[in-house]
Amino acid sequence: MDIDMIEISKALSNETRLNILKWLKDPEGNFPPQGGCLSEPVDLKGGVCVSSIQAKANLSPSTVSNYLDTLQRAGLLLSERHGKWTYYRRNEETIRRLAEFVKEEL
Amino acid sequence: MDIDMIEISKALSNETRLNILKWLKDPEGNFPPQGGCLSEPVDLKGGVCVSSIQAKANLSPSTVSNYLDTLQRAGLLLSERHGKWTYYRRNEETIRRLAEFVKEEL
DNA sequence: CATACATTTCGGAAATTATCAATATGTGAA
DNA sequence: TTCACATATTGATAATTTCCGAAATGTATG
Repeated sequence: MDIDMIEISKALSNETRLNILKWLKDPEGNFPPQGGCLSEPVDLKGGVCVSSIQAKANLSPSTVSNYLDTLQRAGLLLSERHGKWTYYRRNEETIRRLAEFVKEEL
Repeated sequence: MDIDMIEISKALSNETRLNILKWLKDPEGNFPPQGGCLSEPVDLKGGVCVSSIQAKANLSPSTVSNYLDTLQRAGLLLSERHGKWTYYRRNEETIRRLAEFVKEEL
């Protein structure tokens, strides 16, 4: 699948969405420990649940959920559901390809 | 001056503006020869006048002028006026820094 | 099953963007 | 100075985006 530069640009043209991406570069540094309430231990791969992101972003849950969806549809985030929680993490592959695209083709 | 990721993303989140940037990578290949009507020869550094871009974009002059201004305010284009014409060209410095930013800091 | 909680989706008001036509401004030529 | 032309600005309307609260949907637990 090729990167969609317009969708990506739209996703990045909002301060909070940009911040979410940056925060997720260092989940341990930016968010409380994740997955503590899960019944069995799972490798979350740096994923952070919506409520933790929402608390940090200081916006309504629906807005944050919507932002995360925007970032995911642009290919910049991946999500995985475990129990009641959805854990979002960066999609480094897309970000790498974005950097490549800007450098070589923009 | 640092790059403004939000302004840049907004500027890039439009197909025509994205195309203008790409077209200007190869001005000779994408536009008619420039500067032919100027009284004295000038080094246009690959710059292309608004009407040539407008003809290729197939949008109204005011829209294209506005797009070019948007791209310039984001730092992605440079302009130089010669006589009646304004020649726009890419600002490779910003584009390089954008690629760098995406790779290292996004 | 009933409840509680995490998240998503929906519906809408306010803000922003897209796009044009009309007008204004700058510039060289007659 | 007057004209024609290249570009920029303005004003308007349509489309999109932002962001919320309300409602809906999953999911574990009592």
